[in-house]
Amino acid sequence: MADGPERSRPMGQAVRPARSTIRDVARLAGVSVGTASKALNNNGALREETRERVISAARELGFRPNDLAHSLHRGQSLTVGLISTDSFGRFTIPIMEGLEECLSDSRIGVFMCNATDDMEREARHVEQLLGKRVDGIVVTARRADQRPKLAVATPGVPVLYVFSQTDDPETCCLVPDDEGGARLAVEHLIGLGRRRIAHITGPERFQAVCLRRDGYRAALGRAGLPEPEGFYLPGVWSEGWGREAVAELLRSRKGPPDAIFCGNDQIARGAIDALRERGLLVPDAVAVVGFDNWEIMAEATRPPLTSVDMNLRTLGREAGLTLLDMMAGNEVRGLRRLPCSLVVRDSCGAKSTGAAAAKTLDDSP
Amino acid sequence: MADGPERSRPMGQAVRPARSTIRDVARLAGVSVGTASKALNNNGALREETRERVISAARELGFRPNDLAHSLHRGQSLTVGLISTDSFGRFTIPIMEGLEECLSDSRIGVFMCNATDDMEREARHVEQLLGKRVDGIVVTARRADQRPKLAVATPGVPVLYVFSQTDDPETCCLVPDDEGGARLAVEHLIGLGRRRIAHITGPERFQAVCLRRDGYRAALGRAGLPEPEGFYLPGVWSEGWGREAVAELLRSRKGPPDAIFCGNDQIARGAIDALRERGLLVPDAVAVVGFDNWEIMAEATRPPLTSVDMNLRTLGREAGLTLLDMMAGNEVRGLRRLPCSLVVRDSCGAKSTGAAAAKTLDDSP
DNA sequence: TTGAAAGCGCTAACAG
DNA sequence: CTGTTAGCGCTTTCAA
Repeated sequence: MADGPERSRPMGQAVRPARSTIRDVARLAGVSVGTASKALNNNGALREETRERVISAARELGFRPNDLAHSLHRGQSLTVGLISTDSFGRFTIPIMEGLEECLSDSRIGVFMCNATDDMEREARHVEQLLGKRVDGIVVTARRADQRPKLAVATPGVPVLYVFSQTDDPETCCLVPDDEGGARLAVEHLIGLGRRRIAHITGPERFQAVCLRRDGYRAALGRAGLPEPEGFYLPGVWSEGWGREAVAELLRSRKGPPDAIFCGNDQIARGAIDALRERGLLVPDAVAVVGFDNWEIMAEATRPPLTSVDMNLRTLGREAGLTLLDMMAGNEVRGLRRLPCSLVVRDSCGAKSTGAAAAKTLDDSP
Repeated sequence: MADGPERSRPMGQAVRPARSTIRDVARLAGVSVGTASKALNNNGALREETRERVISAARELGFRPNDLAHSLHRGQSLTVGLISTDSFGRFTIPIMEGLEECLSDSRIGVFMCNATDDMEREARHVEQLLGKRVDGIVVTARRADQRPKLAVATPGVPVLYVFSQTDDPETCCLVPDDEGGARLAVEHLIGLGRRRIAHITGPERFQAVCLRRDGYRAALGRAGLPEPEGFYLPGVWSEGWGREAVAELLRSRKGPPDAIFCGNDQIARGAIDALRERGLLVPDAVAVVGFDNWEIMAEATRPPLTSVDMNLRTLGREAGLTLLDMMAGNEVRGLRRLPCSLVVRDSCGAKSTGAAAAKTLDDSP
C-alpha cells in the first residue's frame, strides 16, 4: 500500500527494503519533517489534530524510526556487547538471559560474542563492538575467577565483569557470594541435626572452591562443630570424583559422615550414587547438598538433590541495571557479591514442602 | 594525545566518548575528508604518499570508523537478530556459537533475543530488531518442531528458521536429519552383531521422536530384522523413564533385548543405570546408544555412552552462510536436513579407538 | 590526483 | 504552533 518506491531488484544484489522515512510520513500528513518528528516523539508543543494526523500517517505507512540514524545523531547506539571468555556454558546462559531481559526493557540490544578462550578473538570482538559504537561491554567467564582486564583502548565505554573478575580493584565486578552460599547449605544441614559434615569439592585453583570451603568451615565454627580430619576433600568437578571421595570417606575407620556438602551438583550426584550402591540411605543415613542447582541434574538424582542456587539470572539482571547506571555516566566500581539461595529437595531430609522451597541468605537491594 | 576535544563532563549525564572522526584524520593528514575516505577504504586512485599519510594519521588518532554512519549510508546495518523461542537451552547454544562464529567473520554482529515462549515478547523483539535495521533474523526453538511464522511485516528482511520449522513450505528451515541419525545408530548396532534392538524414546508429539523411530525401523528393515513386539517404547525425555522402560523390557517373557537405542542421552543414562542395577553388563549383555551427544552426560555414564551427535555447531555455521546468501538477495527456501554423526564410546562394545571416533552419514556440501 | 558537496534518516535549535 | 535548517560521520558523485 501507499506509494513506496518499488524499484526493480537486480538478482543477486543486496536489496534495500523500501521502508518509509519520516519524510514520507511528513509528506503524507502534510507537515514538515520537524513537525512530524515532534509529533512522533511526543515532545514540543503541537496541536492535537496535527499530532494525530502524523501518527495515523505513520501507521498507514508502517513507519518505524531508523535507530541507526537516531543513534548517529544522539551519539548513543542503544546496544551493548556481551563477551564470553569461554564458549557460552551452563553458567553463562542464565546470566545472558537476565541481562537481555533487563536491557531490552530499555530498548537496548545485546551483541553476543564468543571468544572461546582465545585472546586474539577477544580483541577482534572488542574492535568490532567499538566499531558498532556499543554503549557498554559486559564480560563473563566460565567460573568467577580472575582474568586480565579487557583491552579496550577507547575511554568512555564502560566495562562490567559478571561472573568474572580482574586484579584491578577499580573495575566493576559482579559475582555470586560463594562463601555465603556454602554457609547457607551447611547451616541447613546443621539445623537438621547433622553433626559430621564432610565437604567434597573441585580443584583448589578455583576461587569458588576456596570460598565455599571457607563458608563450610565458618558454618561449622559458628555451630561449635569440629571439622573431622579427612572430611575436606578437594578434587575435580566430576561425578567420578564424587563416587571416589565417598569411597574414601567410608574407607577411613574414624566413622562415616552423616552429611556431605558437595562443591557442585555433579559431584553430589556421584556421591549419592556411591552411597546408594553401598546401601547407605540418602537422606536417612547421609544427607547430601549440592551446589549450582543445575535443575536437570538435581532433579534426576535419587532422591532429588537439595542444592545451592547462585541466582545467576538475577545476577544478569543486576548486571543490566549496573551497566545502565554506568552508561548514564555514574562511576560504579569494585566487587559486589550477590546472595545465593538454597533450593530444598529430598536429599537432606528436610520437610520438603511439595515443590522445592527457596531460602535466601539476605535480601538483595 | 592529539588535540581531541576534551570537554568537561557534567556528572550523572551520558558521556559521549571523544572519539576521532574521519574529519580529524583528514585535518591531521592535511587532506580533504573525501581523500581520507578513499585512502582508508583503499579505493579510488591516490598517490601512495598521500595514502600513507592518511593511514598514519588515522593510527595516531586511534581512528575507528563509525559503523553506524557507514550503515546509515549503505542501508545495511551489518547486524542480524537471533530470536530463541524458548530460553536459550542446551540445543540453542552450539547453534548460536556456530552462527556467531560464521557471521563475525563478515563483521556482522548478532543480537540475541529471548522470547521465552511468549508471543508478545517475541513481537516486541522483532519490532526492536527492525528498528535497529537488522539485515536478517534467525529463529530457533527448543526442538525442531513446527511453529507459527514469525510476524515480520517488513519485506526485504530475510528470516531463517534453524532447529525449528513453520508450516509454510516457502520459508527457509534448517534442521538436523533425525531419521538419518537414528539409522546411523541402529546400523552401528547391527554391524556389531546385535539382533534384538529396542527403542526407548520421548513423547510422540515431538516430530523428532517420530523421525527417529522411522530411522530405527528403516535400519531394522534394511537388515531384514524384525521389530519385536513391545520393543518400541515412547514415553518422556527423562532418566526415570529410561529406568522404567528397561524394567518393562525385562519384565516381558519374550526375551530381553541385546541392544537399546535411546531417544536421548538422559533416557540412555537411566537405561544404563537400570541395567547395571539388575546385573546386566553394558555393553556385553546389552549395548546402548543415546542421542544428542550431550557430552557432560554421555561421558558420565558407566560406561561412557555412544551417542548420535546432531552437529548443531555446524548447523549454526551453515545457518550463517545461508543467511549471508539471503542477505545478498538470493532466494533460498525450503527445508534442509543436515546430517548427524555417531560418536562412539564404550557403551556399545565397539573397538573404541581410544578417543571417541566420529562417523558421518554423508558429507555435507 | 584531490577537493567540494550532496545526502543517508533523524533530531534539535532557531525562525517565522 | 509549525517550518527551516544545520548537523551526526561517512561515502560517493562530480568538478577542478
